[in-house]
Amino acid sequence: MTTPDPDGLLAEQLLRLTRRVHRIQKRHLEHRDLGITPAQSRLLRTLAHWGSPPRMADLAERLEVVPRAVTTLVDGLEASGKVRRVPDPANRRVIRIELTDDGRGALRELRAARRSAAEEILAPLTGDQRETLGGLLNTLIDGTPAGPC
Amino acid sequence: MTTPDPDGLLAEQLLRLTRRVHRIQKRHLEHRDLGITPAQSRLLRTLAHWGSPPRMADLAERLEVVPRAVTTLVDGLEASGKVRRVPDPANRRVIRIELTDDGRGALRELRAARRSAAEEILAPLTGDQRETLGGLLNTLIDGTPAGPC
DNA sequence: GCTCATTGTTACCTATGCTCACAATGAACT
DNA sequence: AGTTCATTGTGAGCATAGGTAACAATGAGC
Repeated sequence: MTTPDPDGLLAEQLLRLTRRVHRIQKRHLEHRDLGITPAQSRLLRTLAHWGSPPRMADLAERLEVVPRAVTTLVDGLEASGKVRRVPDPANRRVIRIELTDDGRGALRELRAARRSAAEEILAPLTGDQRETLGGLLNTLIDGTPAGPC
Repeated sequence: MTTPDPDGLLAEQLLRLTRRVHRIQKRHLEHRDLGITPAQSRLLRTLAHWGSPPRMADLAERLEVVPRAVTTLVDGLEASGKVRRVPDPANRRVIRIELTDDGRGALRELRAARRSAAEEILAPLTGDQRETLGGLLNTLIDGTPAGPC
């Protein structure tokens, strides 16, 4: 079946689905009552998969936002003791972001929250379909076969 | 290839892609310089595919937002003359939203903007892949085979 | 009549991200 | 040395998108 503007429709569906993903993710996070917003959660997960503590600028690039946006996120996470700002002795302009023990504990909860949220979102799809979808999304994001997690 | 948390990864990819879709859509809209935000654009397109002028509540349901959010969108569109609030004589609580001629003109531009944005986003996919993706997204959104446009 | 549901809106609040300007620092080149 | 330029993070302020809670006007059921 062909629609008059299939690509535009696809973008529409993508945006619509996105709103739902946001809502569901937000709800699952709030349910766990960690005091962590979705964007903070993403930063924490990104942090967890880093080797040594990254710079603010590294995080900004990885998260695809401007550095100023990272400042706000780290502010919130630092206030709740999930991360620590550590000055870099080698270059006094840079600040490295470290996970605290508290942050590592929160990450376990976050993973569970994300898993249940993903389950709710992806419920209508079979395993094969999920795999196909993952492949297509990867192609859209870039050419790599694996993401940040 | 199997990752330790494939579903969580999928949600991650979806959110990441979403940010990109938003950015691209916003840029294409700004480029056309219509003074219309992405959310307003969505409301206009929804409006265009309605039979008779819908109520605010109808729009809220269709857009999957609370009625209060529609008020703001309509405020903006009415201020720029793209839609008109028309009281319903049969029920004086309801307000019906009509497209103006100006709004209809804007819609043509919007369609072009959306098409070019979609083309940019979907460039890495072949026609078949787009079709597959559309099917999967539809399944995720609900069971219907066709969307709002 | 009285009560209750519907409808839109006023008045906030939150989350996310942006730009612009700036201060501190480091690097490069006279 | 000094001067200039790039990097790095952040303060200030804005825009978008959405949400809650309270409310006034209206309609519907009794």
